[in-house]
Amino acid sequence: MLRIHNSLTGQAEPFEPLVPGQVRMYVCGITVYDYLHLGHMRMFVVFDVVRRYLRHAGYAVTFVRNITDIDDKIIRRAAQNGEPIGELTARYIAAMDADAARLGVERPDIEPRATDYVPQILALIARLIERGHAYVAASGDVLYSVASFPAYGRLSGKRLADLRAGARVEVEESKRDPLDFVLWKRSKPGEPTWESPWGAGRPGWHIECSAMSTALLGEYFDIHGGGMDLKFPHHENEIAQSCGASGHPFVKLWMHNGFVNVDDEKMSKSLGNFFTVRDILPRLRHPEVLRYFLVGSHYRGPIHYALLQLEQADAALDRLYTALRDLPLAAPPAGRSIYRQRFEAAMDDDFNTAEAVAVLQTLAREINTLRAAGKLPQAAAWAAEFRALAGLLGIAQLDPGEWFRLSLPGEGAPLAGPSDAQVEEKIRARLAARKAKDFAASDRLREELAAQGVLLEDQPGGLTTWRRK
RNA sequence: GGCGCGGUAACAAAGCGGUUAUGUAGGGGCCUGCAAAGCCUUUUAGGCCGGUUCGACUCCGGCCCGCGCCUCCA
Repeated sequence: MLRIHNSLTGQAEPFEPLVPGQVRMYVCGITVYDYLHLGHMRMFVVFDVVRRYLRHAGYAVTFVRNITDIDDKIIRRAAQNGEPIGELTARYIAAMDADAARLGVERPDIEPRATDYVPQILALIARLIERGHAYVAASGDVLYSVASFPAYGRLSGKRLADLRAGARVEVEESKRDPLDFVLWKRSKPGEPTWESPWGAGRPGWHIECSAMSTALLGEYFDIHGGGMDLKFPHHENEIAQSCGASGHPFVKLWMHNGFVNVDDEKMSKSLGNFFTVRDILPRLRHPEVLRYFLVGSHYRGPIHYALLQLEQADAALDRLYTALRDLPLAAPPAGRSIYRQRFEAAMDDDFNTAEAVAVLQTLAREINTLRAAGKLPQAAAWAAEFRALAGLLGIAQLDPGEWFRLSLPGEGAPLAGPSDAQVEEKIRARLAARKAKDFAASDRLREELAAQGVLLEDQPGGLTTWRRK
């Protein structure tokens, strides 16, 4: 039985979809004005795993992740670049897709863009005004009246009085309440605008997610996710908007992933301590290393980014691929094997991927032990099981031979080592030397390759395998 | 100040009221021509102080420390 921690109740709850057999989930994506940083990628990977596992559990999953393609930061960046907004967002959407693909993140079923949903946004705002949850301020902006929604603050555990007391928001004269937020923004000259009953303007940030999720998944759906930093105010505001408009609940289960920290601080743009995926990938043997690092800890806790962590992820993956190496294709063991049961038990416990990875490591040892005992068919069967389970996390999906031929880049540029063919040739020469019991020559060849980052491993059958370090 | 999260061994990171987490790193052994890999084994744990209990890293209370949100942010 799958249990998921619900941010709304603060507890793990048995997962039961609203419509049996179907899961509708919406995840807040990113604002496209720059490259993905590690924090974004964590969110992508976390919900990619959630989606994969729900599908594995037998649900038909509809996964929506939006793209915010209009907001202040985009407008500002486009102006800085002297670039049309559409070009800027198209560029970063393409970059986002490419980065996500390299990490093995599957495309969402639907990737709505805010600018494509302006009619729905306008309809939603009209409804909110009609129901007394929104008003047109003197400034011309349309604002949400927080006081009209008594449940405001429930998700984030905040009380209105506390929020008002600590309000650092500049109190605009036109706001009835300092906590009221913008639904429709009166546009300034030169900014992108859409016509509306309240004058030319553009959507506020929060309203787009209410409009898009409702349009695509209905007024009440199963899972809504995003980074922990969206809990307040973004998700709180979404609830106020959607429930205010519909008069009934909006989302059954809220999921929030933890931050990526650097030196114990949240990775963020304002602190300047962020690393983009494009900064990191060139330092890795393969993007999978980053994915392994991300699934190596529980999604709700913080994760500490450091190069040392990536090196450890690389070593751990190396071990997994070593277990998988040179085994014939085989069918997995019949039924729910003990490892499958342990893996699923871990995942059923609020997606405990750290535990699930530990199960895979233990399974790798089982495979190694069977192989050493000469029980290749059994080892191959477990390897097949391993692949299936690891696929749910999106790790260890390469051909092992391919993995071992990849080199670990140094600082910046990849090592310029010998080609595969050159390695093979030296191995042949060494093999001849070994046959002639000329171990001095044999060892010399091995050392030459070692100096070039190639490690040789003499297998029992007289075969020599190699790997780049 | 309000709300919330966390402090586990050399580095990461989980579960669990009593039994080996797991990976990396270190020691020893087996295997190997020697290695590597693998397997076996092993050293370093649970912020501090109390309480509950036959027994607590694991439950309860207090304290200390760190972090996050309360403002755009995955």
